[in-house]
Amino acid sequence: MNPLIQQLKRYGHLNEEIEKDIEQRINYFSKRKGEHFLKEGQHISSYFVLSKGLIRAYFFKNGRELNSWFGEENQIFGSILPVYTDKPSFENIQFLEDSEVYAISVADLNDLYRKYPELNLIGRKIAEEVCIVLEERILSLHTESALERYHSLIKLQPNLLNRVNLGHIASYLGITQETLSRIRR
Amino acid sequence: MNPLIQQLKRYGHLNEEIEKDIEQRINYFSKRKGEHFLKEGQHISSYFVLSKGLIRAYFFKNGRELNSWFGEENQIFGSILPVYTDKPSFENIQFLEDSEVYAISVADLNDLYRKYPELNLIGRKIAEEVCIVLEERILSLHTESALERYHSLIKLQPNLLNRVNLGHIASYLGITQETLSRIRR
DNA sequence: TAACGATTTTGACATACATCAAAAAATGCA
DNA sequence: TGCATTTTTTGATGTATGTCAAAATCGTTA
Repeated sequence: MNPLIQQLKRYGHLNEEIEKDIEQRINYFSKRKGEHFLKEGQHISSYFVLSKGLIRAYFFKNGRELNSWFGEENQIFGSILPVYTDKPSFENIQFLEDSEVYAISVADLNDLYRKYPELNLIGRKIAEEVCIVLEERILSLHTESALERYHSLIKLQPNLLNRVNLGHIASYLGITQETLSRIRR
Repeated sequence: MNPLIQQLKRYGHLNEEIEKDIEQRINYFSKRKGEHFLKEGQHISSYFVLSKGLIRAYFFKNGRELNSWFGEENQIFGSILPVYTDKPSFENIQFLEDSEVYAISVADLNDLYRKYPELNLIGRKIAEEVCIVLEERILSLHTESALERYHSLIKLQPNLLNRVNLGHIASYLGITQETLSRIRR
């Protein structure tokens, strides 16, 4: 089954007609490490799933890159701002490994919501789950020390350590690479 | 019109039948400053709106209170964890002024989603809007200094300064009251 | 295996914020 | 108006993390 369809079905039922309609609108990409999926300022965006690979979202602040999240296989994600509003993205999305992507555009998604209102149940569940994830991140940033945030991250995404360098992780945690190196010791 | 219904209508259409059904399930409370609406560990929870008053959500970390958000008039809110999952709340919700509340329980809400699937559109829009708000908070905590976070907060909720003491604001910002006092100077 | 570039660690020092105690100012109430 | 309580500010000092530079380590490829 299409990996994006598979993820959608985790949130609610899809009848055959809807499933076919969605499937026709899903685009497959194969991307090399280092390529971008989305650059800041773009309006167009999508929900997507990686069947293979790794992705990061990052933005610039005072000339330096800050990672906002990492995406691994079989999660559904997208850049929140352009997916949930009509505003352009402030983040860039880049592949950190050679990756295979299944994506559906926001335009198609909105079409589908109009055509099949029952899809809003799945859309609601997804947004609600995103809220939970975001709230955990807020809690971590609000209350934890750098070391605690590090532990929270590797608890949530344990494979990350083997897949990205420490500079990326430090930037996600909001500390410098030097500090991360020291607190890990 | 019922203030909670009014808020719901900002996100999508409600026909008369649904509106009546919802309205019958909305509870009105009048609460005094200092009283609690929700205590940590409780399972039951609700979406609610203040027609008058002010509320804070807070939790304990290492024996001290940390504020997670403030709610003012004519916003729809709830404690994310119990509203969007079946887990108990880790936060407490307390009135900071004498308040008037219109609330609908999660149980009733789920009933309504089942009875009127078209309500999922409104539920989706609300959850999506919550995502946007949470993402801004993450951005602020991730990238801003204490002073910048202070400015972000008063830009977002300018009335708060006249309504709550600086200790509450410092705790929301993740700094001590002494530091807030100093950086304001 | 050598050599190069990328990544990680270490060192010296600077800065932002925390802590604890106390003083000052503001607020509420008798 | 005056007093008690709460809130805010100030001071002295400690700690976590940042900055910049350099050294050490690791991984890749010639």
